[in-house]
Amino acid sequence: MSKKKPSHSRIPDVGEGKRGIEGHIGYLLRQAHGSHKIRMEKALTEYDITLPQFSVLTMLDAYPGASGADLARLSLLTPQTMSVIVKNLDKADLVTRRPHQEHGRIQVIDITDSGKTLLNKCKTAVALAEADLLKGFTKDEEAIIRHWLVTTAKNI
Amino acid sequence: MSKKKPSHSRIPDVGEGKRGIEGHIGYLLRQAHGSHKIRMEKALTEYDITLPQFSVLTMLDAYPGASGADLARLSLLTPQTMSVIVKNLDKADLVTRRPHQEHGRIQVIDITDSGKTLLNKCKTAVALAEADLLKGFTKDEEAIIRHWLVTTAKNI
DNA sequence: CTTATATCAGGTACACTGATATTC
DNA sequence: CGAATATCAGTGAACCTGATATAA
Repeated sequence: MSKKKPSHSRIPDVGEGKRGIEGHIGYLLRQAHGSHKIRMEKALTEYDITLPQFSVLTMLDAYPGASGADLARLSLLTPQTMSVIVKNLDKADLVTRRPHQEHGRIQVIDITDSGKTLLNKCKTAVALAEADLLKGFTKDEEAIIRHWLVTTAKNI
Repeated sequence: MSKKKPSHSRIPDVGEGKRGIEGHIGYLLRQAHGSHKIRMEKALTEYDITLPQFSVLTMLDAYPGASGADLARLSLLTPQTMSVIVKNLDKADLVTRRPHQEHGRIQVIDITDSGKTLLNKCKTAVALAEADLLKGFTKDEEAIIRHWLVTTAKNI
């Protein structure tokens, strides 16, 4: 997946320019995410699971019994979109839904055993790509990067 | 668009946990991108343009006459997907396509005048969101963040 | 009445794989 | 021939807005 650039193309690589679109921090964020997204999808192909689905399974593993609205907020998606994702996960028997005890309208969502099994396999497959993200950076630099990411994520 | 969390939710905010999914740098990258994506889309709503379309227009402004394959590589998308995006831009009279001089198969894509006009409006609308990304960070920190983003983007 | 939740309905841009045609 | 480009065809998950229903 190196997507080598042919000889007749004059388009510079990411980070080569400082005044064009490469200088835009938003563009760099978009590129970095796109690149990581591709690596993640490659790692997940054999497990027949999409990145949003993997993300939701990971969230449900960390926060069992979350509601659809919770997951939508976590994922920065609308409740309708999350409803579709959860429905697809439910269809694949990776999660279960049951009504909340006190709050009758809330659906309590949990990851199933087969969901957990699949999630662990996926986590292993994805671990390498995750580790690569911080390779070659010091702890101090990592702290700055993490701080920036969290700040950017919160700034809605 | 603050998406306030209701009282009965026990889900922590981004960056509050260090051992759960919040500790994953890949998760933080995803959240940061998702958050920025939402801000960009809000800024672009009144101009009837999607983020991929805005991205392609920006690229064509920086690299006039790029081919669909060029744009696909730049955007980390397949040529087929880029073909659809360019087709939609063409339909809206924001870009033009003409065959390449020597390479008969290549389509030379250019941004139109109305495309440039729209792009400039969008850039103004988006500038605020872009500026917010680095607010509160020093030049040294910005350099580290940029270096990390470029490294992550290139690592395919 | 207001807020939160969930879901149906409808729509579309996006993104993929696979196949085909053309050109260098 | 292979490599690069473009596009048609088909599919589908994801994403949206709007409307509806239920419940705290």
